[in-house]
Parts: sequence; structure tokens; C-alpha cells
Amino acid sequence: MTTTMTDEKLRNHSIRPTAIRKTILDLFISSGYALSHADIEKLLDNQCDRVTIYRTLERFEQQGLIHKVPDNSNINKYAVCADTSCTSQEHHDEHLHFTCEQCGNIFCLNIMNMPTLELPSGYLLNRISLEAEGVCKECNEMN
Amino acid sequence: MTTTMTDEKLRNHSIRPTAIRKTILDLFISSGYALSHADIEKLLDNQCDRVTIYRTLERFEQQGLIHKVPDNSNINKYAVCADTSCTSQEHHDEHLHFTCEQCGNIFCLNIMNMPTLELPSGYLLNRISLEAEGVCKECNEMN
DNA sequence: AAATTTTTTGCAACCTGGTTGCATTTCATT
DNA sequence: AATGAAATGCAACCAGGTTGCAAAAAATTT
Repeated sequence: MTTTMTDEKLRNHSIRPTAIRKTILDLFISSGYALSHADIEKLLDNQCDRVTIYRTLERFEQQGLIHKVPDNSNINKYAVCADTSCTSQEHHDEHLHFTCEQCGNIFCLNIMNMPTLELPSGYLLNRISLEAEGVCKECNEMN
Repeated sequence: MTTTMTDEKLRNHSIRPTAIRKTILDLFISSGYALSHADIEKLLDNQCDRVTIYRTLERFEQQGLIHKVPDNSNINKYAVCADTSCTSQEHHDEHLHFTCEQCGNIFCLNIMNMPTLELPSGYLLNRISLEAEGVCKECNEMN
């Protein structure tokens, strides 16, 4: 089998490029929004065990290939990290997460300037993230 | 029994002030951080069924008394709404949620100016929320 | 004040997302 | 081909949360 793009991306993050992993990474790359375990399970339609999907997500996240996206429905959703410098140690995904009220999908939008903010004295700030809610482009056009 | 503050607050949100509900609301008011179902269950120590706590939280939220606080560990946490104008229809809690990496508690901090932001065309913005992570005052002082 | 209706509570059972332990398979290495 | 390490599948489990229903408590009517 030839070395594909996906293959390389996995290797770059020290993840052995098995068939399943390549398939799952492809799903992430071609998806416009964050994916949940259930999304992937449906898309894969029994190509593998559900536990394997959980472990793949876990591994991908540890290796800085994907990041968890906050979702107020209490289920984990993930999106590929745009920033290639993300590692197991540090995620640098300072962008906006936009949740569509209609379709429920979450989009990672690039935002020009992250706001700076001042905390009350005594608090130490390490990370900041911006969450927005509204109607996405696609749903907007349907109305 | 005389009409206490708690009592009135519940009535103002059309919630019948039963003993359990008053106790739970008191917990929220006196707590410095967001509470999970587990937190409340522990604090109440078998004073009532766990389902009752779930339903109380549901009710409180519907009536705009508390709001869900995003937590990346996939469990629901709630805090009292500072803004008294919150209703079942609309929550107006535009503040900062600060998660402490050490104690895990989430604090609602008042922030002067919510950043304004521009979305890509086609997106409709309805709500925005700011999440921060770091070390809280108390944990900071312990080090 | 008794009767009726509505709301709240408790209990049991269930659902769903996620995790763990272990045996088996696959893959890279020698 | 043989060995060792990592990945997969399976079964069982766990925890947070929900649902249905009967009993209890409050509010309302007569």
C-alpha cells in the first residue's frame, strides 16, 4: 500500500496507521464539523467495534491530532487540530467553537483576535476559549 | 413558617418552595462555585432521592434560577443566575466561566466587557460565552 | 373541614456514553 | 520464520441521567 497523506499525518503524530485509524482520520478531515463517537459509529457502520473507536479517539487526542470540543449535551465531540504544533503535552487550538441551534453541529471557526481579559487578582490564567451559539450557514440558507 | 428570602426567590420564579427545594437553592447561594448533582447529593447526604435532585435542577434551570455551566468532564454543573431577568425563555448570563485546574471547581466571574466578534458571512450569532482555565485564588494561595 | 385536583417525591427499572480486563490478531523487527 | 509490542474484539461493567408509576403532600374547591 502506498503512503498516503493520511498515513503520513498519523505517522507524524506517532500513531500507527492502521486501516481503521486512516478511515477515522479521513472522516475527520472531510467533515465540516466536530464528530461524536456516535457520528463515527454510524458513518463506519459496523466496520469495527465501538471500543476501538473510543480508543482511537483517545489516542488521536493524546497525540494532538484532534481536540475535544465543548458540547453542552454532555457527549464528547472532536475536531482535527488545525494547528500542526499540537502535541500530547499541549493543544494550541485557540479558535471559536460555534454551535448551531438547528442542526446541533459544532464548527471550528478561525477568529482573528482572541480577546485578552483581566481576571480578579489571585487568579492565574492558562487557557481561554470562546464559545458561540447561533445558526450556521447551511441552516440559515434553508430558512 | 415565615417567608424567607429563599422562599420568595423560588416563588418569583414560579417554583413551589418545598423544603428540599429551599435547601438546594441555599446550597447554590452559599456555594462559591458551580455544583454538580454529585456535589449536591453529597451535601444533602440522603435527605432525598437522587431523582428528586435531578428534577429540582431541571426545574430550576427551566425557570431561569440556575444555568448550566460548561464542564469538559461531561457532567452537568449549575450555578445561580446572577441576572434576575433570566427566565425559562432566555438566559442572560454573559459572564466568564473559570475552571480551576487544581480543584476542578468552576467559578462564575463577572467580566467587564464581553468581546464582540465577527463571524464568517452566513452565520447568525445568538449567544456567546467565554471559558477560561487556570488556577483559582484559593488553590493559588496554597502553593 | 372534607373532597378533589395538582404537584412533588420516592422507588425501581432502564438507557446511553464511556471504561476496563483479557484473549486474540496484526504488525514491525530480528 | 520467530519474537515481541501494539491494536482489535468481546464481554462485562460503571456512572450520569431519564422514565413510568404509585404514594405523599400541597393547593383548591365545594
